[in-house]
Amino acid sequence: MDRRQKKTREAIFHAFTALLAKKSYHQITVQDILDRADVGRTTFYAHFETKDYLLKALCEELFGHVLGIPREQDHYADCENTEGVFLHLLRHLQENDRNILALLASPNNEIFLRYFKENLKQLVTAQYMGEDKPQNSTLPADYLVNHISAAFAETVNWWLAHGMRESPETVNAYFMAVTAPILRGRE
Amino acid sequence: MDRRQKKTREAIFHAFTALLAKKSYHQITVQDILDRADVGRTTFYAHFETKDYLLKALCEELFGHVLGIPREQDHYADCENTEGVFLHLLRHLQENDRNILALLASPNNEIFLRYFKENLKQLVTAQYMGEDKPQNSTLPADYLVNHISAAFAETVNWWLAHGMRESPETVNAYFMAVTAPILRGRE
DNA sequence: TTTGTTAGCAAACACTTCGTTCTGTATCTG
DNA sequence: CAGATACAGAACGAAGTGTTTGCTAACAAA
Repeated sequence: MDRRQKKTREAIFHAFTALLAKKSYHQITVQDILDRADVGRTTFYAHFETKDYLLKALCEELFGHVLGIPREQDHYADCENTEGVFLHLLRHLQENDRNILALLASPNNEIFLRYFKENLKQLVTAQYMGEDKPQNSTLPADYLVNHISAAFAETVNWWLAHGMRESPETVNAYFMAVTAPILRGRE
Repeated sequence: MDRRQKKTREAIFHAFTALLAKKSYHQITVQDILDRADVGRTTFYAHFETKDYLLKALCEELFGHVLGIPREQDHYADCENTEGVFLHLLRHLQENDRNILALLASPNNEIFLRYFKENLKQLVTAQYMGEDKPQNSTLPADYLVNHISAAFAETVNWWLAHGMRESPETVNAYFMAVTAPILRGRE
């Protein structure tokens, strides 16, 4: 890819992320982004159709990366059998991997929590809904997946809103306390 | 209150709700509302400072009403000891009390789910966090309140997204299946 | 190095939406 | 009835959006 393209694309992402840390998404104007990224108006619209598509592209890049981690290489072997995938995710978040925290902790963060939750669903499905796992008879599978994903997203949200005072291990323990009883006998 | 004021206020609320059923909040323009409510521009801004304040006013009126129900009269006595407050809420929702469904099922409904969840927190706190209830030592109270409220809001969201095919009793059973184990020994 | 291609910039554009201001009219209250 | 208040209609400037035009600089390949 052309060096120039890559450079401006990252400049826009960077500026957008920085702005999101202090303004809510709908308060940010295209002009704000242009000024901050030091990029021409034409250039912006050559890269992204609208501001909404920029948001989408950013979310896919960030959440796709962070939630893709557990699927890579032998992470599975390390995590699933020891502390679990969720603790692994919490640790990555604490390291502020890819500045994802700025988004999830931004004002009016519902948009990002939604993306986060939707991406989590895939992970939860793979984790708990495999064909080898015993199926719970009383609850519909999609209800369960939705509940677990939402619960984790809310857990992260709660953690951030509190200034992340607790350790990833503690937060993971909280999350397990409210979800493990439901899944008991399933893995 | 002046008859005229009340009339236009309700006309605006009605038009706004109707529009929200088919467009997302940010797609709706003030002009849309004016046309639908058949109200002058000046009048609108005499009632509501901005579109955001209109949203806030609507949410407070709706959620304040629906979530206020269990607190009224002797609803408490009926519910708490038999099927629970949540089943009561689900039944009210099924009756589409005050057109609240149109909002919670609207496209990009995160805004309303957020209001819903925040209002639920008060209810959950009153329900499970009373001084007479035994305190769970392992989990922070605010984490628990947040989790239960979010879980119920997500349950309703899941129910709506599925076209409300299940009965309120069934949905309540699902919700209890994922929350009761956590609260066991607390009431 | 040269050459054709592509990315980028600045300025101006038409268009939409917003929130305000003005003037005149209808409706309420006392 | 008389004074106050709510409303309508039209017009306004300000702000934001997404596009177009003409030009420059950087790139990749021969």
